[in-house]
Amino acid sequence: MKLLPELHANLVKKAIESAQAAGDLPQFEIPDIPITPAKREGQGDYACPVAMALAKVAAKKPRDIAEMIVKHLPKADFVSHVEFAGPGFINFTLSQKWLKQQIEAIIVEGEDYFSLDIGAGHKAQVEFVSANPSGPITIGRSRGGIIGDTMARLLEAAGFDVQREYYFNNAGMQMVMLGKSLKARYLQALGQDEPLPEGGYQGEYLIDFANELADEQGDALVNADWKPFKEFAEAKMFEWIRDSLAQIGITHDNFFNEDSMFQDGSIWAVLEELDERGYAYKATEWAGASDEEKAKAADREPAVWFRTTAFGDEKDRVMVKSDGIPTYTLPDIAYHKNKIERGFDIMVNVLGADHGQQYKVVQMGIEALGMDPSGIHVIINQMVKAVRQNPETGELEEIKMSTRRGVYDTLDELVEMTSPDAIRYHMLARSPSSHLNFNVEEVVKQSNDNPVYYIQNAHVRCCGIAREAEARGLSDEGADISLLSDEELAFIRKALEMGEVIETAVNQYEPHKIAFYAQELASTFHPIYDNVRALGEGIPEDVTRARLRFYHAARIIFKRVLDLMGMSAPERM
RNA sequence: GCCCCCGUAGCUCAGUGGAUAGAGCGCUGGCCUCCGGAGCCAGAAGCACAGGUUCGAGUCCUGUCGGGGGUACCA
Repeated sequence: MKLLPELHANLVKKAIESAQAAGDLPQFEIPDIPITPAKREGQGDYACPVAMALAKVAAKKPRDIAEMIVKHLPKADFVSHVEFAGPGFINFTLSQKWLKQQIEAIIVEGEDYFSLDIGAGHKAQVEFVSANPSGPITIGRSRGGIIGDTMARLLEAAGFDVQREYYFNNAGMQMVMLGKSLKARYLQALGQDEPLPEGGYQGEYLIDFANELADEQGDALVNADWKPFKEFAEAKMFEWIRDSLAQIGITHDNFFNEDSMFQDGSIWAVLEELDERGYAYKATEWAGASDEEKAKAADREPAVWFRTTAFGDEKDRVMVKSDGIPTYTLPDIAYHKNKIERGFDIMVNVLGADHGQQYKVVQMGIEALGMDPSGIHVIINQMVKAVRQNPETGELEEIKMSTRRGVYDTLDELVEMTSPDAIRYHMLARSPSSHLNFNVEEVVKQSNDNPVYYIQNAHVRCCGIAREAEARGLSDEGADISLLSDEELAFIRKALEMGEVIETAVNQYEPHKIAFYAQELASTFHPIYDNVRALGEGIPEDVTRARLRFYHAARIIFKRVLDLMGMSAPERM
């Protein structure tokens, strides 16, 4: 579909050029022309405030500038009326005839009508979730998953060729600990009095794994070290994680293992290159360390440092520890180098706030390698706090998250209590930068009255009408769309904003915008459903036919917006 | 201490520097013999504080206060 703000902006641009050529406006450089959907009745459909911004360079009053622009505005089939108003706004009204034509176009093209070509020929990658396989997916991780998956859907709608990737590390100390923890549980399952290692994983899921392992293997592994346990736990955990995510419609195209970069040596190649470029050095403490820091580091073996201070960091960072094992910094840089080399134009990285600072070091690393980091975009989502209402005080209180034995801590438990659609919507309907209070009870208890079903019900209603029409042997073929009223067209107008919403969400990496748009779209629809009956006594057949056509288009529109959010579009509720 | 995020209605949250700051929940009052009422209509209620930039600030800058996260030779 065409983006209406862009089309309007082009008209304004031509009008200014034409006014300048005619001497109605002085010469000046034409700035970017902002076009916004009108905010209220009587202000047309789209507004342009550019005249106010031009007042200075044109040395004229905003209203006079607006008048000149309107005077020189070229004709366009989608605009029926233009006026200047207020302090200097130019208000455009969409043509009714054109709007009605869009109904046919939507039905002919289907959901593809709402696709853009801004990403055509470009590859995009979204990396999200990326949890190491040491425990089940938590509510907090789900947020990043939903944001990432929705971002991917929006990029696809914008025309990008999208890959969803999951980056994981199964080689670190955490995984060793997981193996050791499972071994302890395994020995316990066999009746031995074996304590968990210090700092081990206390999650009850390891008890289940251990029982399973004991059933399968008997006591064959009593003398094994942590490795087979780690491998068993890892395989089980990944299966679990993938199942959990699949429940809410999240899948990945590629799982990228950090370890593969150790095996192919690319990590060491990056280190060498950083060294050649003068960004690495070996020392016991960083180059600008204070005396205090130096004293602390006195008895350490040297480590390899990354000179991030060259890029404005407050201190240099360790890349390779004194024991020869890299910290996460080096693999992260190597990973992003790898991404760039795979030829993505856009790489979106969804991170939780607890990892949020790390991307800066990665960016410095990419720059240090002489590569262009501008294709990398980070969405940092703030933490999720599961809350519920205290029955005594009425206050919202936090439900403590614990991977050990929290009540509401895993995605699985949440799915059990609510529904995938409810989880997706509520997680999505917040700006990523906003701290999320996820009120479990609200999503559960009030589910009959929440926006999730409000939006889906719009689709259900369209389906209901179609079903009823079919039962009565009525069809919308050959409908005379001109019989529709302003009310229906107001909805179509709102539906046409979907392209702008997708564009903005993609350009600004803010997938939550689609969730709010969907709610607005539904609230434009439901009053019409109430007022504009398609079927019923006293409604002329040609009017019925036209209205059926309208609801047909509306059904496609809601299907599309629900798809974009990864939600189901039920036909009945 | 320093860095990042947040502070908008009773609650949960929207709000690309533009016209009269929006929605959901909750609350109050109306509307159903209707294509499924999981709906519609109406009402009360708000930009943490202080400066600054701008023709115009919830939005940008500085500071203060409050909340969250980070600040490891953990990931």
